[in-house]
Amino acid sequence: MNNRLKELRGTRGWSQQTLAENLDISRQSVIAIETGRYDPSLPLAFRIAELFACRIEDVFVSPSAGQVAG
Amino acid sequence: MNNRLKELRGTRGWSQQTLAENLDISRQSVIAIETGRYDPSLPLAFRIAELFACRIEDVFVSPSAGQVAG
DNA sequence: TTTATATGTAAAGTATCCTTTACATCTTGA
DNA sequence: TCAAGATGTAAAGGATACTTTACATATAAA
Repeated sequence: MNNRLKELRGTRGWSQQTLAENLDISRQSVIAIETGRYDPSLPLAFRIAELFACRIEDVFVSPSAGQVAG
Repeated sequence: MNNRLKELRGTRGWSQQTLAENLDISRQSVIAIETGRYDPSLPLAFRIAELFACRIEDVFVSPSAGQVAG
């Protein structure tokens, strides 16, 4: 699932380490999510959205989003 | 994490089995999520929100939602 | 009573998420 | 050159999500 985590982190000028501390997760988890190795759990997705004061749908993009028939 | 899955399912008049088939998961997963035994993965949370044509935040309620200081 | 539908618990196994540790590369600056 | 910060890969282990199967209870209908 695509996401804008790296972009959002950039707007704050945060390193991966700083973001990890703000989310109370490891730096490896930040890397894994940013590089698309895996998706966060739902509770973590909520913490991420809350941290950046936006909706989950504004951070993560469902594979089926925006699809049209055909 | 609290959720309104059972309530939303009720508005459609669907059994757990029918919901499971619509989400392409097992009935046990539906039960586990409805009864709060565990949270869905983020991709499944997206599928649930899409099925009911609403936002993830309209189905699942973050533990920290609506909290005020004190 | 028997049958069918709906809901729930339990347990065992697989898949995914997340952590810790270690190591590699690149950039910046003393 | 050397040190430090930022980003990335890899691997092993623990935690959580999800599946399958089996069994229990309740309700409704023949």
